[in-house]
Amino acid sequence: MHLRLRGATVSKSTVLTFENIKVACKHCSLVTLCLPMGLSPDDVERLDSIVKRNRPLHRGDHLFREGDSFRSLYVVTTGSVKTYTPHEDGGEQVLGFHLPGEIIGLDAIQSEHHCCSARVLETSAICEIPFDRLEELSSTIPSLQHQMYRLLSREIGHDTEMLMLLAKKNAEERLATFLLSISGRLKKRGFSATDFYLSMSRHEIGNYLGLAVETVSRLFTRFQDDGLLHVERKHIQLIDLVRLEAMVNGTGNPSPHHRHVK
Amino acid sequence: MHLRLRGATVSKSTVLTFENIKVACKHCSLVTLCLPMGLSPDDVERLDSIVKRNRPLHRGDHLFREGDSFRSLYVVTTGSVKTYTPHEDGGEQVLGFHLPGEIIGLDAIQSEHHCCSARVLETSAICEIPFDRLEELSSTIPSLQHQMYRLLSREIGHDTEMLMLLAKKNAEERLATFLLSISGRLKKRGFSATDFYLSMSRHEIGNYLGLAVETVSRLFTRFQDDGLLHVERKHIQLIDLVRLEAMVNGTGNPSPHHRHVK
DNA sequence: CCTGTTCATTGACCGAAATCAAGTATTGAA
DNA sequence: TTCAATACTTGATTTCGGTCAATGAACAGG
Repeated sequence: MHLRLRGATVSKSTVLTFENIKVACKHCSLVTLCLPMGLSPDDVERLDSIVKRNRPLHRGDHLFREGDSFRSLYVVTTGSVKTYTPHEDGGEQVLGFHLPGEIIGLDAIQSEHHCCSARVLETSAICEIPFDRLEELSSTIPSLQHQMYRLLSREIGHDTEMLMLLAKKNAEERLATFLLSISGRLKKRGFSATDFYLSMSRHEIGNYLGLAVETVSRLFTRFQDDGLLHVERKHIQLIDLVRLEAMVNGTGNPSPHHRHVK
Repeated sequence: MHLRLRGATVSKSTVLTFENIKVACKHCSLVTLCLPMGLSPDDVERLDSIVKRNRPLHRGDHLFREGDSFRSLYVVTTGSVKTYTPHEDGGEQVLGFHLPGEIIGLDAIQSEHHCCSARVLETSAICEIPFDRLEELSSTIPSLQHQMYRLLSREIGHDTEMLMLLAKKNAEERLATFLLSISGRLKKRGFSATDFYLSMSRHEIGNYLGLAVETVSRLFTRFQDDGLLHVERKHIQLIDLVRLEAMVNGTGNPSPHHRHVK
């Protein structure tokens, strides 16, 4: 199963609806990625009892919008979600893309209301965890409290990495970093690290990476010409992971393709 | 008292050493900025009992270095601290500047070791809070746990703002944002919002904002020529807060100074 | 099935900020 | 104090990536 659910895959996703979605945390394949990590079976049971499993959302649906009052954290089970802050002028800043096992809403704890919007990029199943219940529970389960601190801290770590990407990396380093990030996260979830569909548009990728759409498009073309990957619309096949890794770290000379027409 | 302690101010700072530094949290002027916010007097007492108040650090001293094992969070009491990740090639990425009342080390909770270095920019007093003690305490004081979640979440919010600065703002918007951020934070702490000394170098500002030193220098000159502020080395006097605010939001046309030589 | 709309690609051109290069001012150590 | 090292400023030049423009490809809604 890939990022994008379509064709034959859609019928598979319908298996997730309602009746069948009542899969307890203890049976969830994301158990090591989501909150329960390191909890006793009994504690997982208690956590499980406060988790709501709503019916699947479809492309374009909102989990919440900027300004909505904050009630719950959300965990992606299948599918993918983008978070972004809409601007008054119609533009937006994409803050992140969220894959299965990733938690959404941690930034809203401080202010009691959401400071970004979250919309699903494809048909997705999402767990909802009411935060007040979680907070209560975490004060009676020390290991859950610890896990929460780690989770919040990890989020800060991610932001820091993103910050370094935007402050120091050039366009090709940014896209390489992005692709390897997706690749690595999919791999951790048991999907292929080298063959996947992107559920977000070029525009959203560019917005997220601080680049223009055209730049992203050109880079995909160049990466393909350089034999780093194969790209056909949203279908990506990574070919040379080693050189992509080298790019991420700034090493690996910046591709001779500049002097292409000259 | 300003960001930079020197001359007459240094003798003032020596008052802070050792004997006199034993100021309990409840008497600390930062009580509303640091952890204790919303705690009962009794709970503040208990928090106070685990806080270590070490003797002042001096310019260039490290609170911790990348890779050090994580034991404590730190709160700046007076002075200022910069956090940064050193690169193998000798370069670095400045992650933040920390003023009195601000907490350092939240990013390290996840991994048990620090993933950035922290060095003081001027003579500074720092509170140290052993994290394991804090964690224990927070599971017995629900409002402290809540405060911790809010604190971590707020840090994510800050990172998000920084992320938007780097992804979308141009050089002059970045510097204006930076100056107003410092200004606002100083004001909240009872200092002048319009007259202060920067404790960091132009190089560090540029690094933090994703700009070259030369660009920062030119912008200071241009801002002064435009009557936005007065600058003399590290001494900054903000003159036109309104226009600076306008700049931050991208409004306020991008200064006619571009066509300066042409 | 068509058709308007959004999405992606490609080319030409431009401009903001980086880089390169001096020169000046500060600072700190002997 | 002197001198070297560092920090800051300013100017000249280059360049990466943005903007504008046009075309083609895919998709949703009738």
